Amino acid sequence: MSKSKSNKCQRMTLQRRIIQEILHNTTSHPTAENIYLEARKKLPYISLGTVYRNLKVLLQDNKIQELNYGKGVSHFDGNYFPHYHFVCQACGRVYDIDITMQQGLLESAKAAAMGEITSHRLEFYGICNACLMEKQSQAN
Amino acid sequence: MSKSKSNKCQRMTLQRRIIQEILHNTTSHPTAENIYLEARKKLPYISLGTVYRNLKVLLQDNKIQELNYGKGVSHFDGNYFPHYHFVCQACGRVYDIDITMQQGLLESAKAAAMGEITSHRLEFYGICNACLMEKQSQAN
DNA sequence: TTACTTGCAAAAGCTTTGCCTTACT
DNA sequence: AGTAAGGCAAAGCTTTTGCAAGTAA
Repeated sequence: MSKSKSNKCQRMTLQRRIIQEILHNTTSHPTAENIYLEARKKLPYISLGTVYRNLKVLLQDNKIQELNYGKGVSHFDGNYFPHYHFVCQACGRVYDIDITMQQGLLESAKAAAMGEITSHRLEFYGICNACLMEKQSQAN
Repeated sequence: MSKSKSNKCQRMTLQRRIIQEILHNTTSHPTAENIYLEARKKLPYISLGTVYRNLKVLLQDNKIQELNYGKGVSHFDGNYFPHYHFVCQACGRVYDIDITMQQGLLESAKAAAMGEITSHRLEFYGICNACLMEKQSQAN
């Protein structure tokens, strides 16, 4: 019997390990491009295609999460545990937000849905403190 | 004084009116392509670029909402009133879901956020009844 | 040794944009 | 009449993919 449930990740290459490390050592929700640039510091010849391919494998293994806002780039989150986000509409940064959804809301969603719910996603949008401060200092 | 707040929409062309009508007469959350195909039934020479340009204008005027799931196409929603959605992961259809977020959750989000929240988005994912039934009938 | 992975580059898919023409107001 | 908007097609961007070579196991 296999020790893993849905492991698509069959060989641990240097590239894969580094991408995984980058994601698990940050809470900044980087894009594929961000990860690529970071990885190149250690592996100058890594290619963007490899980054995308590995992100896909890590997603299938549920080791990371993909977050997309607007139709632009996807962000990736090394924290695979369900949690919610706050997206700054000025700078695009994505912050974790530490709240839990009430069971009641989930229950009423399940009752109201036109089918079976398996997961959900909750995001908040606004302006982050860093951008608010910047705006304030510009006003002076 | 102008009668509108943020009107980017300055001329009501036939194209614009038809796109608006299509969106307001459906709850099916069509993609730009869907809208284009539908509009062509009435305006055979309308172009996809025009559809995108008008959707952008309608978005800026807050007359419609844009919904994107995964990194594929965007869906558009003629209902600009805040509400939530249920997305079928089998067929991609998007359903409205009739629930309200508890004020308490919004409050705790505002308290926990790294900035000022202006809006939020809540989606549920799963398999819709239509797809569940199809799967069931295939099993027979 | 096998076949999963990589690099590179081309292709794909959705959306935007430039340019010139059309037509709303 | 003036200029926003349309049509067409090319360009732009992010992501995917084909292929030959490399490499983990």
